[in-house]
This record gives sequence, C-alpha cells and structure tokens, in this order.
Amino acid sequence: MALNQSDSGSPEGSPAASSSIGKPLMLNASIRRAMTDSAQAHPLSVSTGDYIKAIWTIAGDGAALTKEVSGHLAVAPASVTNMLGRLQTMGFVEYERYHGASLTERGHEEALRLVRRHRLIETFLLEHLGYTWEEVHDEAEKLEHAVSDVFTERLSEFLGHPGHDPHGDPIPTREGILQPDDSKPLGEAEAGQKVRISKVSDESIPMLDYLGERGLVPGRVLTVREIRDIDGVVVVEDADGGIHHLGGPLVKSVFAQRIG
Amino acid sequence: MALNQSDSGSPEGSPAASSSIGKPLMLNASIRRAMTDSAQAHPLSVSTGDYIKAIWTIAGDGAALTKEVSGHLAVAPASVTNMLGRLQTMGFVEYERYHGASLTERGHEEALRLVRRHRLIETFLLEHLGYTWEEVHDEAEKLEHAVSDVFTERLSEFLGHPGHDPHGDPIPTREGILQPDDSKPLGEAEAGQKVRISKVSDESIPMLDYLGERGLVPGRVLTVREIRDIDGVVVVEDADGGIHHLGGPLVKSVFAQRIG
DNA sequence: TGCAAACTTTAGCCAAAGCTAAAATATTTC
DNA sequence: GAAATATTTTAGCTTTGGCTAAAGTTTGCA
Ligand SMILES: [Mn+2]
Ligand SMILES: [Mn+2]
Ligand SMILES: [Mn+2]
Ligand SMILES: [Mn+2]
Repeated sequence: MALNQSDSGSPEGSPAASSSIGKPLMLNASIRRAMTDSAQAHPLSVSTGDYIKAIWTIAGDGAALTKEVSGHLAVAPASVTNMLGRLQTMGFVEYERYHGASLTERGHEEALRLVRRHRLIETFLLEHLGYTWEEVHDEAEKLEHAVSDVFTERLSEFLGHPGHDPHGDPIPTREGILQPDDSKPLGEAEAGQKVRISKVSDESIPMLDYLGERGLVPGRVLTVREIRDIDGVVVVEDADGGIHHLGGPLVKSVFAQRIG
Repeated sequence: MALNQSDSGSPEGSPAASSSIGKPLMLNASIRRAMTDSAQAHPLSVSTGDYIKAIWTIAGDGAALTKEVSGHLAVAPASVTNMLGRLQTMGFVEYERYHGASLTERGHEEALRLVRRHRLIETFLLEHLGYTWEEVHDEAEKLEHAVSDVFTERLSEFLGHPGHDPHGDPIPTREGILQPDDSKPLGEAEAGQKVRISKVSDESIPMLDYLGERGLVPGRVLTVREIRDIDGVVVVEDADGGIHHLGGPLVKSVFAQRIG
C-alpha cells in the first residue's frame, strides 16, 4: 500500500542536501534560520506573537502590567516577567520592572500585522468555509501565526480587501493603519437618534448568535425609540419596522454611529 | 490611537479567568492541555508531525533509517535518534536501534492525516489564492500543522472534495484511505501506446512550470510516438496534435496510465 | 576473514517557554 | 505612617527539540 509518496517533508526544496559529510548540514540549518528571520520577516514564535498581541489588546499605546498579561494569556506571572524581559531584548517592548511593558514602534507593527491576519482569517472562515462564531476565533488564533505575508495579502485579495471583519472590527491595512473607530455602545445613544450599527463585540458567542438571528449586524440602520433608565433596556426599531428590546449586557456589546 | 481592540488573545473564550487567586490559573493550564490532547486529537507538535510524515515518505510501510530521516529533515543524526525514541514512546513508531523506525497503525493514520491536509491546502492555494508552484509547498508545510480537523473538512467541501491535488497526487480520504496508484513514469511506456497523465512529480519547480505551460498536466491524454533508447528522449503527441520531445529527467517525472 | 568506512548511538550542551516557591516591592487600609 | 495585602521578581526546575564530539555497530570490500 501507500505507493504514492511525494510531498517531501523537507522544509525547503533541498532534498537530502548532504549524503555523508556532516558539516555542511549543520551550517545549512543556522544559515537558513538567519535568512528566514531577516528576509522573510516571520521569525516570531506563537508565544511571542501572542504576548505582543496581548499587550496591544490590554494597553494599546500604554503599559500592560504583568498581572494583566498573566490573566489574559492564562500563564503564571513569573512566566510573564521572563517573557517581557525577552521581548525587550528583541526590541518589541520597553519594559520597566514593576511598571509593565509598552510596545515599541516595532512591537506595534507586529501586533497590527497579527490582528490583520486574525481578522482576515476570521472573515474567510465565516464567509467561505461555513464556520460558526463558536469555531472561528480559536482557529484564527492558531492560523495567524502560521500564515505568511504572501498568504495574508492573497487572502485579502480573495476576500475583496474587506475593511472590517464580519462583526465590524476594522482590519488594519497592510501598512499597519487601523481605522479609528468613533462609535459608541447603543446604551449611550439617545432616544430619537438614527444610528448605524458599526460593530458587535465578539466576546460572547451567544450574543453574537442572538443578534445575528435578528439581523442586528454591522451596517444595519436603527432608530432609537426609548432609553429606559430604570433597567437600562434600549428599544430600537429596525429598517423593516421590527422592534427590539435590548437589555443592559446587549446594549453594551452593540456599537453604533449616529447618522442623518 | 488604536481605540479598537477586541479579539482577545486568550487561547479559549475564558477572558482572564482568575483575578487574584493564583492556584486555579495553573490548574487551568494543564487541564486545558490534557483535554485538548485527548478530545481534539491534535496534540502533535510541528516536529513530531514532520518526522512522522518523513518516515512515511521515505519508507511507507517499511523502516526508515536514521540517516535517511536526518537527510530528509535536514537535522543532525543524533537528533533523529532522540526523536525516534520519543516517537516510539508516543506510540507512533516501532523502533529498533541501528535498524530504523517503521510506523505503527497510529503513526500511519497520523501521516495520512497530514498528507490529506497538505494536499488540500496546496489545492486551495493554487486554485483559489493564485499561488505559484514555488510558493505553494512551503506554505502548506506550515499550515498542515496549524489547521484543525474542522478546517480540513470544511476546506475539502469548499474545494468540492477533490480526489487529487493539482499535480495529480491522490488526497487521502478523511478515513485515511489513499487511492492506490498504478501509474508508471512516461519513460517506461512503449511506442504506440495511448496514455493519460496521472501525476507530475512536484520535486522540481522548473519542471512543473515547463510542463504546465505546455499543458502536460494530469488528465491530459497522449500518444507515445517514440521511445529513443540512445538518449532516453520520449516523443509524445497530445490530443491537439502537438508534439513534445521530453528528455530523461522529464520522463521520469511524468507519470501516466495506459488507456484504450 | 578482517578492517576501514559508514552509520548510529551516547553523552553532554543549549535555548525557548513554562511552572512553583520564596523573596522583594508596591499599594491599601486602618 | 505602619501593617496587611497584592503584585512582581528571583531562583531553581522541567520539557522539547535542537547540536557537537566521541564512542559503538554494522557493512562492504580486499
Ligand atoms: Mn507539497
Ligand atoms: Mn494566537
Ligand atoms: Mn477573534
Ligand atoms: Mn510540515
């Protein structure tokens, strides 16, 4: 059986480079690593990337504290201290003992590159592979570290260069520019306003499902009918005249921009 | 800037599981790993997978020798010895010192799972993302370790459940069945025979390009006009009457089946 | 048959990332 | 302003998966 076996497992095209000499093979390994690092610009391990993204998510331009990162990545504080030191050595963060780490320019670029990948991949999974919200994030969390720049740009093209992912988060450009977002949670709107949903928080899957079923997705235009102070419920009317009563947690998760 | 940050970097949906206790966090980490390993059945590291695939590629059902694996993966022989021992402990190979390693049933399954992924991914990259032959293999070599079973099956569906990748290698089924292939290199054909190209070796990119440009791809029907013993050149005529003179290396790379 | 060459294993290292426990430093709280 | 509490760091270990050099086996060839 198994007569048919190509697809050589060797990392490059080099099939069994040396036959018996021994030395050249070792050199190849380190030279290859060095070239990959500088030229292909993809040296980051999964961990490194996740730490950088975590700092960006937690602190943006500011400093992320050890414990925040520790909580975010479900990793022991001591591990974080260790990694922050290493990230500084690598030039991705500025780190001050006991006062957290903030991203350098390079760290910031790297974070945005990962976010770009993550959001493009999520878009692809949802729109073309029939993924559910449940499945999407975990897959993207792994693939973002495995795909190349070439893949990323080809995928963006395949998707029609979307500016936002399916739940409305902006996708950073190849150049690392992230659309600023001035939208506010529905809960902060005022009765009578006409608004357009810009984003739905992807933190809760059930909410995404609930809102998706009702058509309360980015792009939808709503009229705010009532903001009830007693219980925080917001009543909105959609373009088809449908009325929706949204409780506190929901109106914190739906972001909208005023229009008209 | 960077106002907009969702896409929590935390591996699962658990956003900052613990606030200050400390202990539960550690437990979470190991429990998660254990569950992932057994339930999701995706525990293999990149290295582990590449070794298993290498053994399959080199030896199929037989035993792969240390040096063969070492050459294939561009890794020192001592590293191979070490990993083969570990693979045996993990149950993927049967290993005898000085006599190489052969895949167990489980190892075989794992190899085919990776090959399935690899070939489906290559198909997608070529047919939908506009990759060239040059780019395709390296990307697949990395992604095969990152995609989930769900991704693999959704992708297969997206592609229309192809049985072969673009250069003709059969794609193992989800159940781990690999189409046996009884085709032979064009060089072993006989003058006058009518044959159908079944596969083109993907070991040489220039050859793939050359053959691709001339339409000598899997599925094409040819009539063998001449087998010249002196220089090993094979002359074939394609369905449009085009004549092709293929030298030794090429006729070893093009596989065909007799028809008619 | 008997050695030299080829191959493989052993032994001893290394770096990346993680962990725990204990020590050090900040921050609260009274 | 000092004690209690929370956070962070240090120190010391672990697992993967590499590498080199040296020692041990197998094989091929005279
Ligand atoms: Mn391939
Ligand atoms: Mn990730
Ligand atoms: Mn996400
Ligand atoms: Mn691989």
